[in-house]
Amino acid sequence: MSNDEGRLNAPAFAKLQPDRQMTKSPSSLVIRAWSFFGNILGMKLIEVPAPGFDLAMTLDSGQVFHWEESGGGFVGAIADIAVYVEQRRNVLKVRGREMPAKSSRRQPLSTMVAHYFGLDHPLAEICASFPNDPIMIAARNFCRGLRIIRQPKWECLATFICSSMKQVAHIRQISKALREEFGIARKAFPERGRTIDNYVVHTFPSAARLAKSSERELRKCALGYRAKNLLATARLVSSGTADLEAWSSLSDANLRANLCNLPGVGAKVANCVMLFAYERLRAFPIDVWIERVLRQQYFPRNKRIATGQLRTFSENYFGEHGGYAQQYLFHHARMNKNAKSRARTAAAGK
DNA sequence: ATACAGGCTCGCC
DNA sequence: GGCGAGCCTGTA
Repeated sequence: MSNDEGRLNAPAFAKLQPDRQMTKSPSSLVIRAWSFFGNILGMKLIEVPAPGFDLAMTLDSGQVFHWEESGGGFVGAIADIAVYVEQRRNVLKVRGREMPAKSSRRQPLSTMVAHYFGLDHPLAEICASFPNDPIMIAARNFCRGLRIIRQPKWECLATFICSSMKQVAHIRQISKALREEFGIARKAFPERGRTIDNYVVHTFPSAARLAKSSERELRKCALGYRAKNLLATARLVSSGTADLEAWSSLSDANLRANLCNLPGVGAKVANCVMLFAYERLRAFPIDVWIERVLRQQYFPRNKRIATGQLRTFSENYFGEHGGYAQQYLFHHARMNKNAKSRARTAAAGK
């Protein structure tokens, strides 16, 4: 492994070797060099067609918390593969390592990327299934290209156990701390012009790894009272008592019930995991943002409506892709609020 | 500075 | 079986 990592320095060296055929653009020269040596090393530079996709918005919509902006793109991990991805119009440019040939999960990088980002979701059909009310229309127009991604189950579950009573910025910190403390370091291809050493991506630690840790260790990652829940759930998952993969075949109701039996998982977290890791596009997580939207926009005259009634309403009203509708409403509300608070700050500054 | 955050759990009615 | 308080900690 160390041998392999050492050889990753080769592409940097490649920049010193001019390619006679490439004279116009220095950056394309570098890309070709990256590509050439990358292929030798098992690192690929590929392009994935991605029409109807907005990478930046998707990664900033509060469904995934570990991608970091870098140059024109983002560095992160898809399962255990370190990846750099940037969007150029309708194409994703991706650098990442192919799975080892002996791996049983081996599949082309392009397939992995397309699957992870939900590029096969029929977005036009999904949006057409939303209710046609003004609030939903505004959210839909605002969130063009926002997709629900397919996250690894354990990673998603563990991250959302950590999310309770936390703002996005803090969830990111927790995710990063867990990865750096317990995950496996992987070198990632940087964007052009940076040295490779700047880019280490950490995989999300397995349930088995976290099960071996202690509540004290976990608390060092600023988990607070969530540490106990995360540890208990990690033990259930790693022991096989909770078989996350096998749960894929369960009905929505049974899957939700099983998830809610896990320590630290209530209806909100269960719905997030169903939506972001189990492809249950109907799951409708209700957090404080969505609850605010539902109350203010859909029930402005009924301030005393019970939370349970909101749940029943949202499950029926938003239809078969309610989870997508929820994500659009959520992101729209969050971005509006941020814009408003920025405007206030700017106005106050004058 | 000091509420308050993308909740869950438990104890109390 | 619904309701409220407590839990940890960083951010706005």
